[in-house]
Amino acid sequence: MARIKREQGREEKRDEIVAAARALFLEEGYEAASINRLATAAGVAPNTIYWYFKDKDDVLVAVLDAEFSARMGEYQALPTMSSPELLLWVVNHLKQVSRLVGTVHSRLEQSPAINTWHDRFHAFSEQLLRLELQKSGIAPQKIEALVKISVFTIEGLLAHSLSEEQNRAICAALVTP
Amino acid sequence: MARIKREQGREEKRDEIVAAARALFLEEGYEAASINRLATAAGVAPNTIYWYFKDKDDVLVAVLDAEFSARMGEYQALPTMSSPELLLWVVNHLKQVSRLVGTVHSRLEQSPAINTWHDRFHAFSEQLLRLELQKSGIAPQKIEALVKISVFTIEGLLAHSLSEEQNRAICAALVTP
DNA sequence: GCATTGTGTTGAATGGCGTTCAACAGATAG
DNA sequence: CTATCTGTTGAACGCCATTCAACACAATGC
Repeated sequence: MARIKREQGREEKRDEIVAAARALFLEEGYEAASINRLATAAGVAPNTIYWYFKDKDDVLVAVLDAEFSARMGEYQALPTMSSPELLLWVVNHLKQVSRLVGTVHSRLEQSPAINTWHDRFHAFSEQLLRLELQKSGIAPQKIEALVKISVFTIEGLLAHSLSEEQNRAICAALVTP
Repeated sequence: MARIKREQGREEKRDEIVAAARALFLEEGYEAASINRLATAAGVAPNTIYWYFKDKDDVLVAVLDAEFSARMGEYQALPTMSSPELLLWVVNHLKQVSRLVGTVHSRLEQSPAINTWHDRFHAFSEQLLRLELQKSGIAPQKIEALVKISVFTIEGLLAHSLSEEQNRAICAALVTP
């Protein structure tokens, strides 16, 4: 029927809110960014948010999805590099959104939606890492453990920010045992 | 002077609140455990909490301090074991309070008090780990990186709960490169 | 052209949160 | 006996996420 012929499509407006949310969540953090402030930033009334999203966590999931799509593009366009370099690239890029990473982990318990997003993201990232480690010629029986260790280390590097040197040394130590 | 001669000393009552808070924080998590519920559990009015503590984070710090003292006793009474066994012991023991661990990380940004507690705890744990790795005969120039990797891995194992087998394999892979 | 329906927006209210404040009790001290 | 210090409390404050009823208006069927 195509009834939607309004001056601004539903998706566009939703995306505007997501963009405002992304900026706010990164600037001040998820908890500090209230629905009130988010609504003001997006130029709507607070309850309008709930026309487009189920709740605040649903907004976060939308931000995460958008961010994920954007970053995956950059990742695929990457030149071939050694494993430590690649790890470091991932760390440095994720660092720009480390607040989102922390938020996801802190809301795992309370929000089923965030939880499933997190599970999916981990499965995906670990598969990428597994392939990378196989290319590096790591002993196959150690790969699974090393995948987990690498993921945890990346998360640790994001949560507790260290110097660039330390990051480099740690990434190098990871894949050259 | 010794003016304090009341039926219940200040410290004892404070400890009661800390005990109630510990139980509540572990059962339902820090965010879900409201001051109202905590007060009810401790048998006082909500605002009485603020006579003994600066704010809710201050209660958390008190719980962490108490927990730390208790667990350090057990740690020192431990028989000598191999490094992987020791790591696994630490992981399994911290798992019982993993909710507190998660809470600390999620409140690092918002609470300076939690932040300094966290820094102190990390410095302490890393020193313990450093000594352990030196005993294991790890190459000295790799120790610092390995200390960080180990800490991050322990945190990862606590946050994303895996099977006992996986935990064992990962701890083994950590200290036997 | 007109009433109906679905889509979007809003002001006002709800219940809960952490926290503060002023008032009050009772034990201690001079 | 009075004054002070230590605790305790009911009531309030401002903020939060979320809900509800009312309202606008474009798209549709007649």
